[in-house]
Amino acid sequence: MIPEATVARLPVYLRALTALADNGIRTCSSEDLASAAGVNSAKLRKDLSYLGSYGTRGVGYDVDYLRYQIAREIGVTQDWPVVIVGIGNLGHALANYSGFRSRGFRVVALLDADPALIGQTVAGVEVQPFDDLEEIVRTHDVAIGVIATPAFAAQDVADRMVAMGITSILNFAPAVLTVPEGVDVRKVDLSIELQILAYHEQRKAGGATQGAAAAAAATDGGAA
Amino acid sequence: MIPEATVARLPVYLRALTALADNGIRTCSSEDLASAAGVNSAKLRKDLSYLGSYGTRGVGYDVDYLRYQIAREIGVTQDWPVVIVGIGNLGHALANYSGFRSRGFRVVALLDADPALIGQTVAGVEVQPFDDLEEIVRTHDVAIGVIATPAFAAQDVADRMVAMGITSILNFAPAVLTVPEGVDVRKVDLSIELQILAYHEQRKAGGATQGAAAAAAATDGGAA
DNA sequence: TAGATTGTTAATCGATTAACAATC
DNA sequence: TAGATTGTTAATCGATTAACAATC
Repeated sequence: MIPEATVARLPVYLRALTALADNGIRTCSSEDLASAAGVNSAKLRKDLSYLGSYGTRGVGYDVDYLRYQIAREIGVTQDWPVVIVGIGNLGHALANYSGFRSRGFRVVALLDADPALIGQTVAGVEVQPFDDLEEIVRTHDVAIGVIATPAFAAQDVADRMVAMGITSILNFAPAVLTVPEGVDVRKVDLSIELQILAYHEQRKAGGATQGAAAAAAATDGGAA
Repeated sequence: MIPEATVARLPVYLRALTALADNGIRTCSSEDLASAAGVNSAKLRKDLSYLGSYGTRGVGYDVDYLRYQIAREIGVTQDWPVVIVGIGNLGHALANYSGFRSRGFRVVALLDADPALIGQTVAGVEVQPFDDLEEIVRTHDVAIGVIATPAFAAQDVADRMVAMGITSILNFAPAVLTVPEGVDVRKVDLSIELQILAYHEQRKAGGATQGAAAAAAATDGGAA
């Protein structure tokens, strides 16, 4: 079993290797790759050691070979059909995101509950009614669903996805989803990321001479 | 010092408390709040213990009081001016995202390098040239920047942001950013999240009777 | 007082890192 | 052989969890 923290870094290594390959680099050391991926080389070697021994001592790694091995380990040598539910601003952006297609994901359908959106074409795909979910999942053997609806609709959508056989969900709605054992949910929450930054920013502000935090803290703090 | 893992969960607790308050709930136990936030109650109590003792033994937590304490700890009782650079599909979605405003963040400017976009209005804000960054950061005391550009432009944008005094960056571009000590970067990478799901999906596929992974694995695997 | 629930302790688990033997 | 670099070991660090004493 590969540790979860390692799994989360494999796509980063994959991207870094692709960037190296695009620059015509055929071989790299763990130091090179680590720096391209923004981690330290001990961690990189430890991570790669879970996959096998794909390097050569004294030499380094063959970029293409390692890239293939990591892609195979992640599972992106095959194509993954994906369905996106909720075609608001974010759904639009996701449908148009070229990084999906280029990394082994294929958006096979865009669904929305709003009749006004049905029939519109987004990123070359026609928006369909949410009720088509079952047929689409069956037809395309969809295993991964993306939720980009408002928070209030997210649990319903997740329930329906699970009922149709989807076992991996990427959730952009700001809601905690309850799903049965065996279904994976990953959550991307834009405002949570900003709040984490705000927390650290607030703590920096003490010594800063600029930035809103310093100004606001001075106003709030009293003792300033 | 509050552990980083705890900091990352505080916004989740904050959201759960807001949901409870919206439902008219005034008091909750650690068990109630933990389940609303999707964590176990031991972890929740441990997390809250880093902030202070805001509960009452035998009774639980006052929802509004705890909510305020967490908001104060995170720093979202004050307003954070934010600038978004890169007004493509994702930048549009971010500019329109109501979750920012409602959680203490105010988008004070939208910037793009593309002259064709300048002057357009997105979410009620006019898109300005990227070169206006300095003036905007100075005028609004911006401490947090959001990068939603293509990967190739991200490092340049980050460098300029740092030079202007921005010390927290939320990066949506699929690129590793190098920044000086003291600058925080958080990264949201849509395709990495999908790849992590694909990894786990691939491993489930063995026993599954449906899903693309099962089909593809059977085709690939040989031994099937 | 009895029941409920917090805040904290201590044990466990998982992740990171430096150092280095193995080996190209 | 000498230099370089991997893959692995072991120590350290941080996060999670169960259990329970404190106390409302």
